[in-house]
Amino acid sequence: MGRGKIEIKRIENLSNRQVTYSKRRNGIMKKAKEITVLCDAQVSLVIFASSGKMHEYCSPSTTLVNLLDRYHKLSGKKLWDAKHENLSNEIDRIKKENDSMQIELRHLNGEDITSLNHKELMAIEEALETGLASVRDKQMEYFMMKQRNGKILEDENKHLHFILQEKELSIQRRKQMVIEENVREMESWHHRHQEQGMRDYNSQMPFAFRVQPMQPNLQERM
Amino acid sequence: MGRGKIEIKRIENLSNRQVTYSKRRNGIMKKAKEITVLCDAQVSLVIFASSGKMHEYCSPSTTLVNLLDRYHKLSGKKLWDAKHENLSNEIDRIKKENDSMQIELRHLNGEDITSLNHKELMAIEEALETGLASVRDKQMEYFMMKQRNGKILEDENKHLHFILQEKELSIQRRKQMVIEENVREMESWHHRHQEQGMRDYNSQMPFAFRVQPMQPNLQERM
DNA sequence: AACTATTTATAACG
DNA sequence: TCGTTATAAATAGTT
Repeated sequence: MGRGKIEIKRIENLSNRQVTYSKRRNGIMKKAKEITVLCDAQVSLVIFASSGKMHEYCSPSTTLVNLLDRYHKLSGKKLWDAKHENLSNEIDRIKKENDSMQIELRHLNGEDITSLNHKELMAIEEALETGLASVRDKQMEYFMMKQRNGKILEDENKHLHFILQEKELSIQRRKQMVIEENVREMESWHHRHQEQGMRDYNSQMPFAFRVQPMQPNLQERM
Repeated sequence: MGRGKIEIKRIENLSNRQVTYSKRRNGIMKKAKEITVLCDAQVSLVIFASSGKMHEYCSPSTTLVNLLDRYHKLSGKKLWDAKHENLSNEIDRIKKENDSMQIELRHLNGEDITSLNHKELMAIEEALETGLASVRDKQMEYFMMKQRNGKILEDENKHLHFILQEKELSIQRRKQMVIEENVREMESWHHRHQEQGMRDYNSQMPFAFRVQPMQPNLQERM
């Protein structure tokens, strides 16, 4: 199309080549836009001139990344570099692992077991029993420990009670002794002064020997 | 270009649109190839039809990945990084899911339960018991089914035995009848010829009335 | 860049 | 989808 027909082969003249490049580039871009609009298509067009300059067209309503994603899925070709592939592979691997674990979990929960045969059921049952045994052992361990702790506390408690009681008793004994001594003193004092006819004994007695009121129910509080 | 001029807007008629798409797609492809050769350019062209079908052109001597790499460098736009990040995030997410499932599985197997408190142990125990109950229900179901099948076979077997026995009995009866008739015939024959003093009765009797050896232990074989 | 003779692409139709 | 054809569009060569 033009003044003369041309062979489709590299245009050797640089200037001509550049001109033709420019014209045809515009032509392709226009066509790309047109097919996008006319036919509801999505187009990605990237052109690099031999000079290194780049031009691109991408249908509105989408992005290059988007199109490349679709490309990737449809063609199955590896667009992405090694890193990307590694990531994808890892995702696949983990997903598989995930799925199998999910199935195992469901089986252990007694779900989805309709399709299992007798042998498989037996295996699951055994696993469950083992787990249950372990868990119960553990609980028993806790129980024992708790009980042992309780025993220790109880013993300590008893010991404390005992000590307390001992203390109280000794206090009582001391008080009793004081009282008894008091009484003896009082009696001897009374005996010595029985002819003098005094009324208020207590105020006349030495202070250390007065009778103090005792706590009446310490025993009960133990 | 064509029989009539068209407006550049979506072609509403589906068939027309598809035809135009096909033609124009070829046109663009051709143009892309031509500019590649004529102008020493490098072109990547990816077209998605509205149907979802994809077509692509990529200059020989390069690859889409290569071009996209150059695109990446020249435009500074991130084509992969976002993708990589997404993948990494997904990996993290799945890995977490994986880990928690793994822990759950180990717990259900009675492993790593030392760090669990009483309440957690109780929950696991309950889960195990539920699972065990389900599995045992299922096994019981199988067992019952098997037993039922066994019962059916047993009944059928009994029935067959009964029929067989009946058949054998009737055969026995028929044989007995034959023997008795034979005997009667023989007696009357003997009676009629008792004065003639013959030795070999059997060879002289009509064939149908000879005594046949019977199977001695048919009864045992049932 | 603009022009234009000519080639090429393609819309409409079978 | 394919072929034909009249016509629109693209563009090679020129100015």
